[in-house]
Amino acid sequence: MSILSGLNPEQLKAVTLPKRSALVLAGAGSGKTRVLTTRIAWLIQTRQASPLNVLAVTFTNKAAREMLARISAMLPINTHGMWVGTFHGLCNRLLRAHYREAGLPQLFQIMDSADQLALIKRLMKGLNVDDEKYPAKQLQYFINDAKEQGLRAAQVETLDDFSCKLNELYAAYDELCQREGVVDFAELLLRSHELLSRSKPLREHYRGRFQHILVDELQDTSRLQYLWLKLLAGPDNTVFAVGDDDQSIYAFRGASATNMLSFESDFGAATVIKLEQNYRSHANILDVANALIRHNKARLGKNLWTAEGQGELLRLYRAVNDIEEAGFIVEEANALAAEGINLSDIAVLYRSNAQSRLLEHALFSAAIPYRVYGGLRFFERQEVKHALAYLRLVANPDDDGAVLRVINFPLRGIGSRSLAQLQEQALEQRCSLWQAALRRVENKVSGNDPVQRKGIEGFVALIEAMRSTCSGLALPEVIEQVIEQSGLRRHYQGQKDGADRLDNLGELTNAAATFVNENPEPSAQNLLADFLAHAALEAGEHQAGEGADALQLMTVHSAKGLEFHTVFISGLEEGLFPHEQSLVEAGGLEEERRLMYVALTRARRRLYLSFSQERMLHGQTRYGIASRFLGEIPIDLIKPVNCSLSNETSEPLVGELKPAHLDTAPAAFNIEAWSAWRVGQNVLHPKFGAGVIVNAEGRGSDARVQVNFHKAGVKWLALEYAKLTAA
DNA sequence: ACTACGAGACTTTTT
DNA sequence: GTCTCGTAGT
Repeated sequence: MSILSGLNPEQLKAVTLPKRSALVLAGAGSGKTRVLTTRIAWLIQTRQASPLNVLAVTFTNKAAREMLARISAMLPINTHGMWVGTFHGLCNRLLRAHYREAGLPQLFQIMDSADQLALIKRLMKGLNVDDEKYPAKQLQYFINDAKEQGLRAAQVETLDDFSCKLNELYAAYDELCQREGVVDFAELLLRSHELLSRSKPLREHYRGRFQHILVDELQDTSRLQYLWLKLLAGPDNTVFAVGDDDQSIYAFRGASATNMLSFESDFGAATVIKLEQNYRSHANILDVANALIRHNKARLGKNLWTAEGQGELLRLYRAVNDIEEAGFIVEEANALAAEGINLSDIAVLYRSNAQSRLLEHALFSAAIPYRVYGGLRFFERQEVKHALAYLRLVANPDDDGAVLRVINFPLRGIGSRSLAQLQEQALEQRCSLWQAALRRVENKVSGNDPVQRKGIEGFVALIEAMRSTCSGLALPEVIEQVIEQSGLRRHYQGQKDGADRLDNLGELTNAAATFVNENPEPSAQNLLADFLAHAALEAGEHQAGEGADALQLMTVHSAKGLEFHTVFISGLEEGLFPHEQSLVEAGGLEEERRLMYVALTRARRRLYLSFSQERMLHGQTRYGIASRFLGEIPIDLIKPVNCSLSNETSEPLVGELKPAHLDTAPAAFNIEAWSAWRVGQNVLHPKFGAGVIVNAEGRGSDARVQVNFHKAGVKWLALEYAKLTAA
């Protein structure tokens, strides 16, 4: 049976496109992964390429694994030599192979975001930077943003004193990373981009090899990733990219959907193929999604359709408060389960994680099994991070971040004082903390308290003992040794909530054993570094109760790429979804709408939309207004469960938000208004001038609105007194 | 050196 | 409401 059978004409055309760069605009549920993997299989099967000539980039490890699995299912080939992975994973591979040319130590370590933030805080403390004026988070954002643009500190344009200072710190940060032999996520990409652009032989070697480059989720690529692709492709190789501009929901972390717009000209793509047939949902669901996304201006334009039936209407529920909303969802989920729908085929989606608590509570009380996605991942747990820090020290003791994490954990009497002394010494002698500690122990210098010296001496002796015991041991044994010798096991045995943590440490050993099995080749020394890289790059989907039949709880972001029989979209209120923060950002509202589009297109058969008039948020009760997105949905595709579609009855809203380009939309539906003022509305104030309403709460004489004034900033105003006029 | 308590934050997230 | 972080107290 041919690998091409069962493809629709557009899919077939995309899969069998001649050797030329191409862009495939693939809507939700249109079989984009299938097209991508079949294309690879087809290239290999028809001998246009060997597996070695193919490079495929995805966004998540999960997607990469799935792609490899599908290729192996189609072709009897060894996928081991193929380069299929995330941008970060592939760059890591490249840098490990050419660490010297890249100017990195052989065992360079990868920091995750938390490690990076800790390093930044440490850097700022060392330089005596006022963290009130320059928050560490902001510097982290600045650095990552610059790197995602492909810019080193020397290339960043600074317009004011503030960004000038940040940029100075960026330079100092890079220097510190280099000294410690650590690399952040964006650095992996930037470094390998620099490597390839600097070294002509390397560039030519890889260009000669990767004649077919395939890219998944192009709409989520950053500027730097795009440049990386361009550099690797050169003038002769083909790039086959798949993406959906309507599902671009990661602009906030540097993704730019404009890469989709410039792709055709930059890569000389002759063809753009649209995949618009959806194999997932019934027509009503797609019609709603199409109607909603039409309200966005910045689009390439595409309309999903299905050969399946019309299906049922979407159900809208108006709750009195958030507790009642959760109650409704629980009831309906129970009823669906009674009808024989698997709980794991039902998802409750929400905009922000904070909303899960109440739902969890309701589900727990009703004894419905559920699983929450997101949250702490396996390799991010503190006990695992501690063990990994010891491992990092076995690989490279100059890693200051690792030293600081475990120098006094488990407690060994090294307090802030002795630590400060050590840091000062390291700064003076321009060496790592480890070097400073070694010198201190060797020379027995400085007349500090003997107890403190003993602490540091103890630590140095411990790490040295570990390094010598571990040399020659297999990786899982190394981890066992580290957990034992460090005293982590003893420490957690003595804690009352330590059992779970001990389990996780055991799981870490298992993970290492699995890793060794899957990567049989390299030498023992590199295996440790490879495992640490694996731990940093793959935060780990490791979660308990994987296979159990449980209701799925997650944010809309984490639902991307998934599908369910039934989907609940909860908390459809102004300020929550669309989120209030998004309203003040350029393009924010359109991104929120794409997010809503993603949420809608997750459902195969049934879709519930719910909102609540009252909600506890940040410990305060807020009075919400139905999301504007509900007003962008055709009225005849919705069946209200308990509220009226009040087009006929309600008074026209004062200053109702309705952008001019919406005139063509089908009869939009009005929710009864709670306030004459709506979030997102432009207003004028006699004293503060022009602004936009970003939040509203209370009713009648208690009604207040929060307004972001262009000049005067954000203010809360009581509607009874403030003389606001619509603008 | 360690622990406890209070202030402030708090969208989304993969790598 | 709940978590993290920093400082003051033991």
